[in-house]
Amino acid sequence: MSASTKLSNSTKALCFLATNRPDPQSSATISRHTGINASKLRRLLSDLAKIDVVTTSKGAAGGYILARDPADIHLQEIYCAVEDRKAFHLDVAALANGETGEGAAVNRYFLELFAEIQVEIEEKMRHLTLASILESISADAPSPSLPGA
Amino acid sequence: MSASTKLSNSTKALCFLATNRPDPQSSATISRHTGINASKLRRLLSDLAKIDVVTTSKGAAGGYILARDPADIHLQEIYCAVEDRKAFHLDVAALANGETGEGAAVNRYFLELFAEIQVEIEEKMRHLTLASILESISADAPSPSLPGA
DNA sequence: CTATATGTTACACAAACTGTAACATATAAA
DNA sequence: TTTATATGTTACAGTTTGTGTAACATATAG
Repeated sequence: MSASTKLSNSTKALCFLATNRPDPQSSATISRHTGINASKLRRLLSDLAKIDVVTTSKGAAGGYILARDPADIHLQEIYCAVEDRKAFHLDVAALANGETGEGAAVNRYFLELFAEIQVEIEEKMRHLTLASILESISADAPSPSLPGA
Repeated sequence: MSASTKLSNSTKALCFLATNRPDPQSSATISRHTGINASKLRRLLSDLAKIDVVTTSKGAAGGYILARDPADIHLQEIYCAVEDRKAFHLDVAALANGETGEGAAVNRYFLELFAEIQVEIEEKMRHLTLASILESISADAPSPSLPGA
């Protein structure tokens, strides 16, 4: 699926913006530091600007700035902003056309089940903030000042 | 994703076998009643035979028989038998190659998160039996003896 | 031996994703 | 006003992935 890379790429960009707040960072700069294609970054960050996770400014010395405190940004809103089709949208609906009675009932059953799962996933993500992610990754990252490198 | 159709198709076939137990049903017959391609059915049911959800017999008058009581067949084992790659396997691992320290840490973070979600989904499916599904779909299906048709 | 079933492989067609480029638009600064 | 540089959006070729179907080898009951 593609929700994964969009979500992780967005998170990588937002981590970089959190680290360099409040200096605006251009998509080219973020690309240089994360390895993510600049054009792709602009598409992701443009979506995140619409829900006020980042602010953007054009022109020279412009770029992207994290708009809120990392503790007030949670994964669920990033996920919803960046990904139109849900991760578990699962094309059961497409099959629900000319099916016999029992087949259609099974389709409905799974449609409902997957919707439940979808809700649970988003609920889980709603409790994960950018701040908590930053804490997690700085805790276990193989960074400088650690023995063994 | 493809896990959805494989799972729902398998369920449709198993529901049909449950209804007609213990008479063996050929892939052609199941195909006629479910609309699922016979060759695709054979591939699914062949996987389900390996974990003893169905028994198979070749030759004339052969076919597939549900091997266990529907109450002893749960969705999780169907799901795992039929789908090799996990629904939330999400290609973060593929990205974990030549990444800078922080990017790799974010990858690990999501890898762990998605693994957790995967476990929760399977746990949920472990409590759903074929019997409970049959009950659900017969309850809300627009079938005979219901008012309004 | 024959008819008929499963089990497995292969393949053409369609759909989706990826990575990248290109260009229109906006804006700060000279 | 002009210029340099940024975002926002669209397009597109290349690759991967999924789908639907056919074909054939294998096994088995009669």
